[in-house]
Amino acid sequence: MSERHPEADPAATSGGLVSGPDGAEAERTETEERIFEAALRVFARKGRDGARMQEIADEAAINKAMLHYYFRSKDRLYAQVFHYVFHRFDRAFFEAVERAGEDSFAAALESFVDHYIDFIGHHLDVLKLMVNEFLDGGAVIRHEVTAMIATGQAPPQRFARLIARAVEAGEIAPVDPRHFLVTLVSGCLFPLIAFPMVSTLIPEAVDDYEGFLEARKKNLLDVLRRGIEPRSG
Amino acid sequence: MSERHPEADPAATSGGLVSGPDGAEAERTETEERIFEAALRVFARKGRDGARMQEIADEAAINKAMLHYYFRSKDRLYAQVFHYVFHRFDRAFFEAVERAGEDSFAAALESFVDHYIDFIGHHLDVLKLMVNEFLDGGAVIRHEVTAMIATGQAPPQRFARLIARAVEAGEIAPVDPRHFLVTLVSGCLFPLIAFPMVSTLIPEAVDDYEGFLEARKKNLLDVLRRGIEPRSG
DNA sequence: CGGTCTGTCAACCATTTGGTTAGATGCCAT
DNA sequence: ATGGCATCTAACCAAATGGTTGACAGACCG
Repeated sequence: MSERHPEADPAATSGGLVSGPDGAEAERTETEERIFEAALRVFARKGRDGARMQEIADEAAINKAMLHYYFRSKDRLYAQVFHYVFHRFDRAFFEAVERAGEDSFAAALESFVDHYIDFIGHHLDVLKLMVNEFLDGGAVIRHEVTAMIATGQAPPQRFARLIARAVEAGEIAPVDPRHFLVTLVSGCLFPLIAFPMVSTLIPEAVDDYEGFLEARKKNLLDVLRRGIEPRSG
Repeated sequence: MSERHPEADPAATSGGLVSGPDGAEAERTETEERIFEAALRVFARKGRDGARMQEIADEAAINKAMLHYYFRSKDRLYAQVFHYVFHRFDRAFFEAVERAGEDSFAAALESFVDHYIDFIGHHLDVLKLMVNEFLDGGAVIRHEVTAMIATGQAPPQRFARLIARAVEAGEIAPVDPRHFLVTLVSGCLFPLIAFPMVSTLIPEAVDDYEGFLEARKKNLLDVLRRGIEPRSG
């Protein structure tokens, strides 16, 4: 059961992108699909400006003209890919929180860490593209986030409220909900981004990626759970 | 005392790069210096391939030919900048650990978080360029790290041993030193990278960046210190 | 069978990009 | 002054890059 870190074989970190024909969007050609996934991969590692159309075409094993046939321009292609990624990123968080609607906060926390690390750990390109956008100033992100918050359903805010309630109920120590959330998410995501560095400290992670993910979950949970236990003194 | 997040004014996140004429390297022209810092800024946000020589020249407010006059090619310029950044990144960690040579582990931890967040928080470009390299696969990083580890002085390993000793001494709960270190560093660095996202959750961070850094230190330390307190029962 | 519509491709085009060069400018020792 | 040297610049060049086009192949339909 020891799978290597995805960097080894390509295409492994984009994950199944478009679920079946759920009628929402016009069905995509297989070619269109291939382009989209290849674009995600290349944009994720090279960034918007660093990515080359030819490289995307090569990665998708199709003619470069097809990129423009289906997506008109590099900007439009990037926009579509990023928009998709943002919502995937958002949804991952949302679902992790939803399933975390457990009875105790401790259980919710455990469920969140489990689902979040699982999803992002297997869709690394989604995270990478997101981070790429951070590095470039995140103008697009702020735009998308603003739109998201406007819906009143912004998952991070919801989770922060969940934490706040646990504090009020005395279920956990009085932490700042927003900062605790930031620390939590940091502990989930950063090790995945910084894998090239982390793996020099934890070499086994390269040959047993799944094991690494599980170890991260366990160790992060151990520290955080203890870190917010209410004081009975 | 409320300074805005560095994204606002340029040049603020590279920090003073080359310290005075300490004789180590041949002294640099003021122009050379300007190029170097501009290159760091542009590479940090656009990545190796995304960066344009013209953009670097513009940022440094000098003629593009000067880039080649002083650094021959884009590759060489990038190599020099990255090499510098890597060691700066490494040194920041090292110094944070050194100063953390306190009596108690708790004090050491506090000192580390304080210095590390301070330094990286004010040299964001160093971190950003590093992360850019992560996203692209980190081949260069692995190379540098291997060289670093060969010296036997690799700071991360040293800090991991420090943690291990604290565990053995019963000073802290029995955590996995390497994973605790990863969680610690994640909590320090990720919020700085993901600032565009974090600041939608913590809007004050934009107008009071220094305050944000202090809040991060405090909240991270609170959770981690409690998280590793030894159990007395 | 002829027409046409979609998908595909090789070749092509205009612009951008990394990199070069010939010559200016200023400084400093002779 | 003047010759030499480092620094700097505008103009230039070849290659790479985003994007286009015209032709071709096959499915579908009358």
